[in-house]
Amino acid sequence: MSSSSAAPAAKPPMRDALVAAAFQLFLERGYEQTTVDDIVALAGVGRRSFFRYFPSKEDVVFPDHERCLADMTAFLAESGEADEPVRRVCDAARLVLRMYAENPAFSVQRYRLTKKVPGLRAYELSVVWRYERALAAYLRGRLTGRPDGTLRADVIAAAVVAAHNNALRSWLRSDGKGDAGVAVDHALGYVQATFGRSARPHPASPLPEPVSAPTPAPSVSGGERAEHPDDVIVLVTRRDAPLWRVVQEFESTLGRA
Amino acid sequence: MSSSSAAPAAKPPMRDALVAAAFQLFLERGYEQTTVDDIVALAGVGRRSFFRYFPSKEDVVFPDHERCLADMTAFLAESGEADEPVRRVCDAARLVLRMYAENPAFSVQRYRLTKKVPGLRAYELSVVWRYERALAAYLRGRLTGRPDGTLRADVIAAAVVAAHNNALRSWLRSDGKGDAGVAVDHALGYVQATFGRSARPHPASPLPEPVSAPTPAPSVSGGERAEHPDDVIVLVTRRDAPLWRVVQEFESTLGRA
DNA sequence: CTCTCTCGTTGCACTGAGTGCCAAGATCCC
DNA sequence: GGGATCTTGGCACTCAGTGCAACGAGAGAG
Repeated sequence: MSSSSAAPAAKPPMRDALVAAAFQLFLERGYEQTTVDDIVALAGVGRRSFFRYFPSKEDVVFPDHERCLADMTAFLAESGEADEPVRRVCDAARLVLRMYAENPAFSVQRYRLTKKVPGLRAYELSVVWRYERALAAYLRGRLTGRPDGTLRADVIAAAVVAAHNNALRSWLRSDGKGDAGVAVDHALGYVQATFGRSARPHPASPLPEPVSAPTPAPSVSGGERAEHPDDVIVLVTRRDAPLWRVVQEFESTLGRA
Repeated sequence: MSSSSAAPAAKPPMRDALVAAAFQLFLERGYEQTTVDDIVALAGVGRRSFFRYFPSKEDVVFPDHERCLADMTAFLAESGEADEPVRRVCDAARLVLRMYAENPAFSVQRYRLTKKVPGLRAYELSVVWRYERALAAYLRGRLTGRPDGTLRADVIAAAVVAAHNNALRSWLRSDGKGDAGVAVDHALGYVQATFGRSARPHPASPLPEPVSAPTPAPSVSGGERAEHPDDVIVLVTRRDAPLWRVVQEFESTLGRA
């Protein structure tokens, strides 16, 4: 078998070599100042092979979004009726964060690049849009029959993406220092508090346990499943809200169908 | 002065001729099957002039978004402290709708085009993104000092855009039949009910304008700060979340600096 | 009236992304 | 060894977009 020695990876060596060469040139020369011919020359491969692995020059900057999008789609597809939809899409968003957090250095470099190059920003937008549509499609399925089903699905999906990106960008701006998971959890918590309600009928579980925190990780945890009946509901309302509204919120929060 | 006779417009005749020629060819031949040379040949002008009026081939499909974006920016800039921010951005979004509603036939044709051509969808996304950033920038200015100012600004801007687009697209899908204004008002009413609150100390003014929203306004709504000492905080976490995370959420929610 | 200065328009040549086609080499299976 | 198949590379082509310089019409000065 091929030894996992110095070379980058095993499965698609050429692809990774192209990404490495591309980023090296992009960083030292700039994106638009680098031609595809420069990349393939540095990588030592034929120009035609570049476009075999990447449909366009922009794709080489986002080499793993396609896989991540597939993961997210699968994650949403394996969701059951028991899952609370808003929580589910928030968890799906965390998949994207995890991908960024896997390679902080790479992500920060790419962020600097996309911030400067309008063409890359536009490309990133189209990628983000596909994530958002995946979330919205899932939510539409879960909210069919509800009063403003598709409207709410679209708005919630947009809110989740915006919150995720807000936290992600602030993390990237700080050069990947700090815990991205915490920031994203906070941002998604805001969205969840705004739109979410747990489907669990368990009413009484007032406060989380002290927890000796064996897991410093806020449990981003990609493919988690249904086994979280132990949520704690916290709800923000005005004190001047009529009581019936509070009760209504409360009831709908703890799991109407 | 030049008479406003039969011709489309007066100021830039060449620009309009290019738009007309482009759409004629796009509709009968398809976007990607039409080259810039085809357009300029039909319009009877030099190829170089095309790129004088439109930075790229895609721009000819959205000839008036630049102006609309400037209008929106101006509209937001002339806003005073007295305006309720969420209402203001909703009104700003209505400016975009108005532009679409001015030429229903044109808008529907363009919608069909952008729906089919991936490149145009990507371009439209970048345009929409600029609208969203304009809204978010305004909201950030209005929410500075608030607990999660920039987060809330980004999320609200995204929600407004999503709601607007939801209604707009459904109107476009129906060939421009029906009242687009009503649909958008309803969608924006949902957003306003979700995020909005009157900045006025007047407690009893649920919906000032005739937004056509007799909605009971679920107003889930995140946490306001200083001028609302009467909030009740409700927080959603997992039971297995470490306590430090809960405390952190709690503090950041009730607006520490 | 003519010269000139300017501005809008145009043609031309060039770069670079992306594609189709086919040849050359590697691999696998028999 | 002898295909069949897949990957890679090279070549030529289309088309978007840009820089440059020339051309022509209108405005103003003499």
